[in-house]
Amino acid sequence: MDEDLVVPINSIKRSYAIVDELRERGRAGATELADALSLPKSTVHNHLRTLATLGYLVEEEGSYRLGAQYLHVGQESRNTRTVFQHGRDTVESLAEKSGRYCQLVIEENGDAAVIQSTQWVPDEGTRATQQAYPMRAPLYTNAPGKAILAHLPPERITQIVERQDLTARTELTVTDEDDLRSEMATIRDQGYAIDRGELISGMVGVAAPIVTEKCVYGAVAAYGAGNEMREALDESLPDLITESADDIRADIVFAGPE
Amino acid sequence: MDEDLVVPINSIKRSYAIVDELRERGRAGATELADALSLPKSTVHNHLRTLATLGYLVEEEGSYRLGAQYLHVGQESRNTRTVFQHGRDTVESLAEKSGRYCQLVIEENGDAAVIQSTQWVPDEGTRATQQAYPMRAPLYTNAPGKAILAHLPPERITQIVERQDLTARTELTVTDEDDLRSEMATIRDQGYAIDRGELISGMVGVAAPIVTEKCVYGAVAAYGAGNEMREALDESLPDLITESADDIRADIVFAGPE
DNA sequence: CGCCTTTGTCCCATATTATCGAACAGATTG
DNA sequence: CAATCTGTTCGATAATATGGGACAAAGGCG
Repeated sequence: MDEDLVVPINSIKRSYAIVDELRERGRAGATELADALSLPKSTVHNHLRTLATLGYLVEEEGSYRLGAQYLHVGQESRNTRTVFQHGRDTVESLAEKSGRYCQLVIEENGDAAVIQSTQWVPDEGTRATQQAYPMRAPLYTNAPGKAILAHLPPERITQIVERQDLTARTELTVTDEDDLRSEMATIRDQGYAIDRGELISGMVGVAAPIVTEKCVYGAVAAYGAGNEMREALDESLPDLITESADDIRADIVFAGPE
Repeated sequence: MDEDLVVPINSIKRSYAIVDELRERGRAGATELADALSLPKSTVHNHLRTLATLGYLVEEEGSYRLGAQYLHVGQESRNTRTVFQHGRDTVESLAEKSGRYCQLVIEENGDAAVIQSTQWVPDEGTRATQQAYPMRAPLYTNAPGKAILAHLPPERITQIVERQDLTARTELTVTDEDDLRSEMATIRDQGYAIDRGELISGMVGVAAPIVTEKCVYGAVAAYGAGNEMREALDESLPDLITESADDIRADIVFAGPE
């Protein structure tokens, strides 16, 4: 049940703990981080200087900040993903057509990871929720995640469901395994998944999987504030999403399996 | 003169070397990486498993790939930058108005680092060069870099120029310090910098600095293929760029020093 | 103006720990 | 079915990250 939480190389784990801490604070010095992580100053200092030398951190006036290097590494790895190469433009135009905040999502280690998110901002209220929207969450907690999960091989589904214990994020999160499995059947049937605010209260969305005979490449999603989304769910929005997902799938298949 | 190339913590340097190698290959196994880096298999394997456990790498079928975590870390650190918060929309609309490939660039450790790049693609030819455009390069090798460099404090300018030895990237790269210094005077005078293909042959661009009384926040740039850019440089493009930069600066100043 | 705190940085002995070679198992290929 | 590939595991050794303490400098406060 309990995963191997033993990380082989400790310095690296420590290094990323510092990065995480630095990420929350935006900018910090060695002492501040050492206190927060209850580590010796000198150790933290060593790590900071190491990361700075490698170009991942920038130091300004004794204080340290995350550099652009992480962004560049991340963007480069994203750009090589086939689903992104074939889906990027489609997601962007989906955002324009639907007027919603749209995402391109992939599965990663049992989590749904957003690798593209559009900037379409209808109103200020949505903007706030949009910025708060997490870039990574368990598959079962959101529409694109459920859309992907529903089309994974059965053994992987059970594996993922078993490992995570279906803890609730909001009052609407699916916490019962039977409910989840029956919902996935529905998703496979109708071709799209719905999130009624199961990850973030009030954030309602629709998502369709990008799936070929071989595997699931990811999912396309459109999100919005609950009040204005509820009626959209009964109209053309689901069709729009599934069309976009189909376009991307067709584009991938046409380009060849590679 | 020679910088401290001694990296305190060796495992971390090694870890990022593996990440770099993995970045180039997109996907690779332990043996392949071990051969490329001339390291023992087991060491590389340890690093891979460590990074995978931390969520930065994903393993699929024994092979490893960079995960979306780097992207998320990078995006989050970017989103907290004031120049990005105030400049994001302006750069995007600049791309629409000008019809060019536009960038928002900051200085980082003597380099120009692109933290936003638009997706406006006039033609296929530009798309290719656009994708090849590096996200990080020495300040003196490109328009936004020179625009930033020109407005840094004098001591930092000499410090940066001294450290880098002005090696040529193309035939047009500025390699003489006096030339560079006189060009920077021109840039300060006319308010914008020009790149006639000094970093990538044929990639011509204009850039204007986002500068307040206190400091340089970065630069806005517009790039295009050489043939179609040369005439644009004599027309309204430079004005468009400087206006955008001024808009962003005004937005930052208005929001307060914070 | 000077004290006192707090910062970042440096040093070095010690023991933690990352390393690395070899061996194992599974898959793939000839 | 043998021969290579792969990824993985194990364990002893030596390398090395650690962390306590000391230093200088900057900042705050009386």
